[in-house]
Amino acid sequence: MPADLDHPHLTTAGLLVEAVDGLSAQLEAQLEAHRLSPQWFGILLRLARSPGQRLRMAALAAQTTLSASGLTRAIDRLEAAGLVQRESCPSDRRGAFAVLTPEGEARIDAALPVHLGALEAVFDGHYSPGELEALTELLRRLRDAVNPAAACASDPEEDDARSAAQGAADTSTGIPLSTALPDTGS
Amino acid sequence: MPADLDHPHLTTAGLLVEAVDGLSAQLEAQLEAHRLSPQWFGILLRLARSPGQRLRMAALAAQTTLSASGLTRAIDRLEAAGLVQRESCPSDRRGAFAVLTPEGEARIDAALPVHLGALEAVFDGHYSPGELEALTELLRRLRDAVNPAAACASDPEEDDARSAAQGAADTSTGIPLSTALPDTGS
DNA sequence: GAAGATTGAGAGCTCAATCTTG
DNA sequence: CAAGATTGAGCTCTCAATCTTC
Repeated sequence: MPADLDHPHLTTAGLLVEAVDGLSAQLEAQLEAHRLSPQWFGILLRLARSPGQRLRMAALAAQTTLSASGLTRAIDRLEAAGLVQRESCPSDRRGAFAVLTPEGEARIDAALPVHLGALEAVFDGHYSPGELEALTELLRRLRDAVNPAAACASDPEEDDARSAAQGAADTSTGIPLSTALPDTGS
Repeated sequence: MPADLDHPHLTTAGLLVEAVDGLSAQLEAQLEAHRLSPQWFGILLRLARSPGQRLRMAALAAQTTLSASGLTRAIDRLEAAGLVQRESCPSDRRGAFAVLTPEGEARIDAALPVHLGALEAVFDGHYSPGELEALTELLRRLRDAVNPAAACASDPEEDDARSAAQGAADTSTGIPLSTALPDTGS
């Protein structure tokens, strides 16, 4: 059998995955205190920073790496929890908005500092400013190479935890949506 | 609300996730030609490079970031497909081995070069040797910081695609298992 | 007829409970 | 009674089909 079982590229790819897994696990633990799953956190955060604190279902689906139906059900749960509300689009009656409720806003506002604190602890605690910058730059090149959908419409606006991978992404619009911010699995 | 919505750490974390997602999607597409899901690929590869081409269920579960029951069912499917076979452990009759069958070996041998080729295309195509080394080193530090379970018993032996994050890892033994090689979610 | 969103069916995963063996 | 592995219940995801609106 191929002796390539220890190929250095396998090592690099493995580290990439393990780093994301570990980081996601830590962030998830932090979020638990605020009774937010990584998925909920990701959705609420995206809504929070969108104009009118609202986003079309299709746009949100693309940004969360969820299928259209997957997002429908996720919003069902968030709506049942009172954190998000659906509103139909005036200009296109087919469309629907997911809108942050005041409760939803309160929850994300409370959780965000904790989340950022965890991120700072990891990044600032283990890298010099220069190293962090270098890592970001190297990752951006890799991302641009393998995930053009996330790259295309972007200025510096990515995000957060982890997610399920697929050819997903620009399911709907096929163009815009830069800000990815995928969820932290599970 | 916090203006931290554009904090640079969110960008770095987001790039990390998007890079993994994109890479996983590409690898998954390559594997499809060999009718192997990322999960199957990961399991077969680990078995292929283990002594006797076999691994205990618990060890395999830890390495794949799957729960014990999740792995039981995954092996059920692989066994049904004829790629893996169960064998009971002589020294501890509670234990079970998952053993690669000749068919399983043939499948992984056929798929591995393709997988490595895809990895080379991405890494060698977009980084200089020095950059790749730098990235690997930076990722290793991050992984060690956030995923000590994967780090602890390791020499250079990581791997591949993506996975589901949790506090998983050393579910069983609590110590060894270095080689992680998580799956590329689906 | 295509696009946006939802619903139904099927697959996979986790948690908790169970069975067997040390 | 702890450890290794499996089984049952429940949840969430995806794919395909459907409904409404452009």
